[in-house]
Parts: sequence; structure tokens; C-alpha cells
Amino acid sequence: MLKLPINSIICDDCLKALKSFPANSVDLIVTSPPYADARKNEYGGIHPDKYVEWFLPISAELFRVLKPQGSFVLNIKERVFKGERHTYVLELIMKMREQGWLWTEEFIWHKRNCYPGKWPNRFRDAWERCLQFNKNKKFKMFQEEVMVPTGDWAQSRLRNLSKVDKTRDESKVNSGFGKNVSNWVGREKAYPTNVLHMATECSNKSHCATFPVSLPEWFIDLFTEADDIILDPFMGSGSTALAAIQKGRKYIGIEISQEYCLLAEDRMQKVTSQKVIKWSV
Amino acid sequence: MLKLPINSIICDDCLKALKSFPANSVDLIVTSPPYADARKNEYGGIHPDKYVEWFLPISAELFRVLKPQGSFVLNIKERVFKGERHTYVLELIMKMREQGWLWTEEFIWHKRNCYPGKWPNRFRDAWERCLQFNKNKKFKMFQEEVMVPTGDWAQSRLRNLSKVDKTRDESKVNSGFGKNVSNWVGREKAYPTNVLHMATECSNKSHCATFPVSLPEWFIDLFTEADDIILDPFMGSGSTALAAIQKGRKYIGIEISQEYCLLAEDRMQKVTSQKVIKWSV
DNA sequence: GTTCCGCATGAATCGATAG
DNA sequence: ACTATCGATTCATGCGGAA
Repeated sequence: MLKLPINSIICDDCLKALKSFPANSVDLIVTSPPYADARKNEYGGIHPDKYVEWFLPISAELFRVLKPQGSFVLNIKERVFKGERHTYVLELIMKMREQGWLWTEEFIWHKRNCYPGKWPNRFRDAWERCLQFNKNKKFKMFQEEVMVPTGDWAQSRLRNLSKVDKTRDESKVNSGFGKNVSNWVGREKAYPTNVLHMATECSNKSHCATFPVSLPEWFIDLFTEADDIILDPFMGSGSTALAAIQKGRKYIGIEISQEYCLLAEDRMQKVTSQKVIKWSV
Repeated sequence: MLKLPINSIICDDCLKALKSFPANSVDLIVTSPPYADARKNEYGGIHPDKYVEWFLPISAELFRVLKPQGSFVLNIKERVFKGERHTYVLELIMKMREQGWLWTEEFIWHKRNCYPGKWPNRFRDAWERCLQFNKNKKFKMFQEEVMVPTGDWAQSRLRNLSKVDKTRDESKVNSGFGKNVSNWVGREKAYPTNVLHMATECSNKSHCATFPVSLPEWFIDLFTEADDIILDPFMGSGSTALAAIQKGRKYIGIEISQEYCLLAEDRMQKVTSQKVIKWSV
């Protein structure tokens, strides 16, 4: 009775949708849930103090749905609340561990183009957490798939940049992502670190994904093989699904907002011929 | 009776030493305490499960000693324990808030040249937390002191560089965070973000300081004025003290290891003429 | 085909004002 | 007192049009 909606967008509440999925069935979960009190227009806007209790039932279902060797990558960042960083993300990690999740690693997504602004007591926030959770200590990982070029190319780049402010331009050198990867073919390669340098994609396009496609792409390369199934329970405009298809994987996207579902459908129809949207579980 | 040992290294247990300090007396605390189970030779090696209860009495004394408008910068990173990131840093943040600390911000120190190595299920760890705590929402902060050149400026400058400029700058690579460049910049400066790109220092073979001088320097510039007092309760080889003196501030260093005390004394004697070491409180 | 310039656009935060 | 809304502040990026 429980059947997995492969290569589909489900326009419905994610907790309800997840309960219709069979256990141990997806290989990777990559998602960026609505941050507390952010995107109030599209989503309800969860108060920071209520965030943990709102998310825990969902993470319990995700635990059930994930394959034993799969990974769950949670992109999240705590808001400033009354002058302090709120602790809901810290609490969430500890509560998820009580659900059985292993907190394997915390990757840093360094946002090279972060939101501008000036305040008397803080600087611009240029990073977000990408928390890696697992069900077992042994999980699927393909480190060679995300190796970054090094050697003479990087060194010559470093030399050229040395007269510029190092502190600002290291990121460009160290970045293993972006569009000139094709230039690196045939070069020597090294393993990356747990710091990812990526710019947000926000330009004059119709859709504005704050989640750049290169982010899910990187984790898809790292944690899955061809034809594996990738789930995004808060799909938004569909960046994870798009990354999955482009990488030769299968996707399942869940999104409660009809507007975002149509947007995601539009993006997906450009790369696939089959019908992708389902209006409910 | 309680008197502050200005410009001194106290070779003693830090909890004991701190109790001899008057309240509300230091302007900035920057420290990198021994990591759980790390540096076993120098320190006892605190078990991850015991870390929070070990640190809380110390953070309580630090709270007492810090001026109301001062800041506390805690450089820390959780180690991997049984395949997971341990949660003692998360717990520590929440327990310190119960002591009255405000968790104002979490800076990321991106270690450009992180420790090499390869593991089957994780990448090299290239970042650490620099947690900023305060006693009040209003605290001293001098944002202009750490401004960096704008990206546009750096890019146009990169294009217009002559060969003379290129060769001239290579000798300056080791200078502090954005400092050398600031001389060259016109006025095109921007405020930095909460991500700091700094290389670790490994100049001396006998001691490999994980804590580069540029890191405390940056926070000293940001949070203090001339003649302010900077405390490092886990001084190690004295990078914070050195940064303080070089920036025209006063320092107090506490370190329990005699070997490190002598090492720090040696570094400090090169920049000051007065006797710096005290063998107990 | 390049390079260059102008411009819109963000997972933001604070402080003041209003209910 | 406590919450809701609004204006001011700020900068990296990529697109389109121009030279």
C-alpha cells in the first residue's frame, strides 16, 4: 500500500506526505526547511521558541524513511532574537540524537555574497550550517566524486592573488564549485574540507532560490550513486530535485506552497518529459 | 586586597588565579581552552562527557571578572567521538546562558591550511567556532578598525596590477587580517562578515600554535581601545598576550603548564623589558 | 567574441513608532 | 510592558546593454 512517488512533486503538507512513504526507502535527504519566523509570506512563520517541537515529528518521519546507509543533510541557521543567537538549532541537534540520529558532521556553507546591512553590534552573517545526520556509523560516501583540483593551477592562481587582500579572495581560490570546473580537467586533485564556498543564486530570474543548485549537487555527488533516490521535504523552488535529475538520480519533492510547486514543476519540465506534479498524497 | 596582575603571566591553575582577581576588571577575554581529550601531554585531558562540568566554574569566574561592556571570545571546536561530533559545545553554550552570558554571535574561523589527513567517512576539519559572549546587549565594539577593502576594488586592482606590485607584495604575505592592504586602499572599504579566513601558524617546530596571532589581534582591534586589559586564562604559548602588546593593550595570561609559561615568557621578553612571569597567584 | 559598467536583488537586523 | 510594523542601512553577484 505504501508506495514511493518516484520523480514526483507532492504539493501537500510534508508530515502527512511522509507518513505515506515506506520505511528505509530513500538514499539521501537534502533540505532547507523554513527558518524560524522567516518567509512569513510563503509559510506560516514558526516562532523560534516553537521551532524544535515543530520540526521533531518531521525528523522522526525522515528517520523512518531513510535507508540505513543513507544520509540526511539539514541546511539551517539560527536567527538573532533579542540581540542573541537563538539556541533552537542547538536544541534540535540534541533532540534529534534522542530520536536515534547520529550527528556525524557539521559542514559550513560560506555564503560569499551574503545579505548586506550594518548594525551597531554585529556584522553580516555569511555562513550557514549543513548538518549531516546518519542512522548508522557506516554510511555510503564517495569522496572521490567531490575532489577539487590542486597543483600548478591553484598555485599560479594563489600567486596572482597574493597581492590582493588574501582574506577576501582565499574563498575564490579554495572554491571547488562553480562554473569553471571544466577548466580543471586533467589537473591534480585533492579532497575537499568541511567548508564549502558558494554564492547564493539571486539575480534577475523569475525564481529566486536562496539554496544554490551547487549545494545539493555537492552532497548528491558525495553521498549517492546513479539512480539513487533523493528526497527534499521542503522543496521550495526545486533546486534539490533539479540537482538530482542533472546528476542522473531520482527525486521526490514535497512542498506545501502551491506557488512554489508550480515554479518547481516549471523548472523540472524543462529537463524531463514526464508529468511531475501531484496535488496531494 | 584583590589586585589585578597587569602585564603578567601567572603560572598557576586558572580557576584559582581567577578567584584572586577583582570583579568587572578586564575589557576582553580571548581564549582557546584545551580541547576535550586533546593535548593530553600538557593538560590532564578532559573527557568529552566531563567537559561542560569542568568548564562551567571557570566561565562563572570569567563572568565575574569581565567588565559590563566587555566581550568574551571562546575559540572551541567539538571533537569526533565514536563517529559523531560530540555535543559538549552545544551544551556549554546553553549552560553558559543560564549563568547569565548572552550568546551574541558565532564567528567562523576558516583555517585555510588545516591539518592534513584522510578518513573513510569524513573530510578534513577546516573550521572552528569563535563564540562571542557578553554580559549586556550593549558592549564596546569598534567596527571601523577591522574594515576590509571591497570586492569591486580588489577586482579592479587585480586587473591593473603591474609586475612591480606583484613582486613587492610576496614578502608581506604573513601580515595580519587585512591590515597590510588597508594602507593601499583608498577609501573603498566594507565591513567584514562573521567568517574569518586565517591560516594556522606553524613557524616554530617545537610548538605548533593552533591559534594564530592574527586571530586575537582581530578581536582586540574590534572590541578594545588602547590600554585596555586583555585576559587569556588558557594562554598556551602566549599568542593572545603577544597580540595585546603589539596592539598597545595590556595583557594578563594564565597558564598551568610550566613549559608553556617559559615559552610564553620567552616570546614576551622580546617585546617588553619588564619581568613578566609570576610562579603562582 | 571580449570587457566594462550600471542596476536590481537578496533566509538580515536594529531602533523607533504605533497599537 | 509587550508585540507588530516600517524605514534605514549595506554589498557580492550576475544579468543586460554598450563600447
